[in-house]
Amino acid sequence: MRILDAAIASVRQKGYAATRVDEVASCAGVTKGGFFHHFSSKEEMAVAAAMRWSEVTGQLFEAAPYHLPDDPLDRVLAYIDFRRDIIGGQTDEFTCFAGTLAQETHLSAPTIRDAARASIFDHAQTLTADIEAAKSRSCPDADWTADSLALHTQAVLQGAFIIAKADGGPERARESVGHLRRYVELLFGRRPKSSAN
Amino acid sequence: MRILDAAIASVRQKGYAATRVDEVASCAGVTKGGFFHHFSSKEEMAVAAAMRWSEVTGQLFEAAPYHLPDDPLDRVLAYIDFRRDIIGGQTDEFTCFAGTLAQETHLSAPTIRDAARASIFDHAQTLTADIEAAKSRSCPDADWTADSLALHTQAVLQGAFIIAKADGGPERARESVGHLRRYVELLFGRRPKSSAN
DNA sequence: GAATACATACCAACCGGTTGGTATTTTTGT
DNA sequence: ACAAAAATACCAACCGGTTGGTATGTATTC
Repeated sequence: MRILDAAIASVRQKGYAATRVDEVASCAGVTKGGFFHHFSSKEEMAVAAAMRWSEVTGQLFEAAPYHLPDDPLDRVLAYIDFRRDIIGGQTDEFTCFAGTLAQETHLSAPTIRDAARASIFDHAQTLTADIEAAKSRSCPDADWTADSLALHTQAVLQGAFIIAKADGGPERARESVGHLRRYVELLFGRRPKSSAN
Repeated sequence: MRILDAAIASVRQKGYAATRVDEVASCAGVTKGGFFHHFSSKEEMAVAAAMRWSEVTGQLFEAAPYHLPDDPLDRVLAYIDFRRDIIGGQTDEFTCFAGTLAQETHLSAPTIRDAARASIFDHAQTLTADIEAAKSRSCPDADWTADSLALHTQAVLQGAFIIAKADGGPERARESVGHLRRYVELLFGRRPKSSAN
């Protein structure tokens, strides 16, 4: 849906409150009247956009090459490398639509927040199986859960995005993801490879 | 300044774009006319608020007890514990004004973004000396810089705040800060103490 | 023929900012 | 020491552009 893609692009650039339905509509090649034929309110659009975001990113990550390694820990590390590698270019090309949405609507629009929450948490969930497998192999008695580590990866990414936005560029954000990689390596007792940070 | 405190509170709750100068003014006990006597625009208010935020948080952290330990690594760990302990209650009571501001204004208002950037990066900077000291003691040849680890702590915190906002509560955010603590312990070869996560 | 997918035209509320004025405090001239 | 002058801190009312949303009409598709 072109309207949702335009909405996602606008929110990533300017945030939810600052995106104008007029502009979303015209970017999608529709007038405002046409927009309100598809969505009864801006809020409904945001919820739909969050679901579309889940769908689009879901396909992107499903098709990504980080699933190839045989070892589950290697897959987790490959995921982190993949996330680090796609941080680049303009800020609005790599930051997370759902995180941005959650930040602005957490108090004012619970339906939007819930949709954003689902997008983030469901994506984190896709990592837990591999983390759990790696954990039961290398450190079954560790005092942390696969679930919490999976969500932590998302927290680091969301934080890195804010650093990138504040800094005006992706370099420092990538450094943070590098620290996340080293953390996972250390957690599972793998010798960190040297990679300047 | 009452106006800046009201502005900070409003931005933390609703974000920058959604805060109305009318409301900021009346929360500060002033009319809109009075507001524009002190600030020539909403943007100027945001920049001033970011500087006040730096000042207020600067004093808070300077007076905090995490500086007491003699060992620099203990101070860094105490800092992380301190940050984790103050994550609680309502979301807008513990989240970062500067991070919220940066997210919304990174493209549209460079002056605001720069002020937010300074607030975050300068605060990170207060950690580098201790991290550097701990590093040159335990792992002088490690392939990461004190500076990047300091900024990483802020990235994790900013990310934890987004998780808290999306989740509607601080528990999962605290878990992430727990992972950050474990990372620092592992980095410096200190045996992690068991603390369920 | 009726549901879909739009467009045009419009509106009421809102919002950042302005204007012109008043009360109060501070500075200055003598 | 004290009044004139100037700067400060505010307010009530207003302005014009913007914004989310509506009402109504029309071409296309099934």
